[in-house]
Amino acid sequence: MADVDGLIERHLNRLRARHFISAEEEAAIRSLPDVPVQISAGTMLIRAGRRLENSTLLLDGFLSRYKDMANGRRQVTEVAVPGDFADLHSFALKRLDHDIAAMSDCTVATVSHEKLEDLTRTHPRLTRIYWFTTNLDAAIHREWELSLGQRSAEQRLAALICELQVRLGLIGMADESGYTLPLKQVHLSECVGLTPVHVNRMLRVLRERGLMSFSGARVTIHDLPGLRRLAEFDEGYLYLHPDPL
Amino acid sequence: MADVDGLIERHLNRLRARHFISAEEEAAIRSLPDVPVQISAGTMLIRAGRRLENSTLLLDGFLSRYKDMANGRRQVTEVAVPGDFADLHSFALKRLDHDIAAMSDCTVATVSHEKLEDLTRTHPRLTRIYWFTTNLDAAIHREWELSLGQRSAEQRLAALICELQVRLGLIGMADESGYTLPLKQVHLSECVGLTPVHVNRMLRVLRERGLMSFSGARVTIHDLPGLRRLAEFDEGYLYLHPDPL
DNA sequence: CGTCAGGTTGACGCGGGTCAAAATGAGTGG
DNA sequence: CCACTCATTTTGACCCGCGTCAACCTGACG
Repeated sequence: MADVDGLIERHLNRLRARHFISAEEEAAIRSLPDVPVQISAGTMLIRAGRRLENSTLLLDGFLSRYKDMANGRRQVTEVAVPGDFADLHSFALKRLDHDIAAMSDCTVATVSHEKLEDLTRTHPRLTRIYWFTTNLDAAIHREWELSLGQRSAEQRLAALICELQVRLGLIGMADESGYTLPLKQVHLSECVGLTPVHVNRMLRVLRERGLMSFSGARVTIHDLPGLRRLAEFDEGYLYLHPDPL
Repeated sequence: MADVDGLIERHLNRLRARHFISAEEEAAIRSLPDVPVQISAGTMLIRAGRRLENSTLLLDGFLSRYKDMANGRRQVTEVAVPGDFADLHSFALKRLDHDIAAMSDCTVATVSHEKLEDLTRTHPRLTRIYWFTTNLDAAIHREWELSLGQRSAEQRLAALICELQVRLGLIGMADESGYTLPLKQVHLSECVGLTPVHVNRMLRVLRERGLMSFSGARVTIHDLPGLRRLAEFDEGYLYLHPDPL
């Protein structure tokens, strides 16, 4: 699974879920990433504040963007799924305000800012598409703010599971019945702003309600409409049917 | 105060806090906004899901981006201060995933996406600067996720007050001793994910600790270092010393 | 002087945190 | 095949921060 040519398909699928990509544009995109690298779960990939010359494309596995508090508690601000850029925003920001780490074993490929710079010159339309992409990250952040500020514990978990179901579905890694999610309950707790203990309790509630279960790196969805209703999940924020640029 | 030429200075100041802007670029920016319009507190400016042909520049007053839950509770995802674009991200997204409303009386000016489109063609550097600007919104979202997920009630309030102090300082509307903030306690509560009642209690605590007070649309900061320490406020996420593009 | 929005305070309840122990289960070595 | 280890999950008992509900206060305005 260390083949860029194959795995970059996921990035293209993710883009194509929202934009038309021509053959010529596809070729330009395919030429961006460097050789893929394997990193193991727990590896810290990017540290806040360091000057960056590259962005990182996630080909396989799950990454988290997170911030830590002094008391050691961690808040994940977004999960990157295969096909996502881990830090496309570093192209404009140059330094990040957060760390990035691997939540599972991952395959990543580097894309130099220099190549992205060239792309903005040669492909203004792709530039807009990548601008859109960082705006989509912001939209996901906003939905998580809603979760963290207003949703109950079980709603937060349900919303997270629903979001990942949609995002993984775009790259063929999920369907209505569930998906593989190689994370621990601690990782979920860091996403939803709860303790691992309480996440465990809420997972039991969701299971007992016949909505979903999570065990052995597998999310099994028993009642997707019910799960979405509970979470008040509205996929609009994922911009699946955007307007042409 | 309905003079665009004067008030757009705030937008330029905000940009100049982070980027060099040449005289020629300044002229291009000054030509963007349409005639300013006054709107009164509470007005809903933009509704989620509608197709947008313009972005809105906030010249005076405070706007909120927010999402509502079924139970009527509202989460503000970001506060726009004078000089900010309310919805620059609508340029790429075309529709928004959230509403925007005036938290106070405001002066706004429209910037058509068509003009922005032209700007991206004629001024690639400004394009990158505005891309940066939407990424900065995302950075603020991330910090709010940290607040909502991990900070205590008083820390959340302290962090919000600290953030606005910095952002308003950039346009000369705040100093170390405080600033004018024409909001109600309800607005604060919608930002920090708490009830108005609890915000009131926490404001009392902050006052009794000699850190800050908020009364009559005025934030008075008695101990800025103390307030920042309490909030674990690190202004890095506001990118005040960015690297040249 | 009446009204009304917004601010303030108190009593009480609950959701989620904390702490600690126990269960599970995937290695790993004997 | 069993014993041991260690990470992870699970459960229980208890506590506390914040929500809820309701009353009351304050000041602006007519």
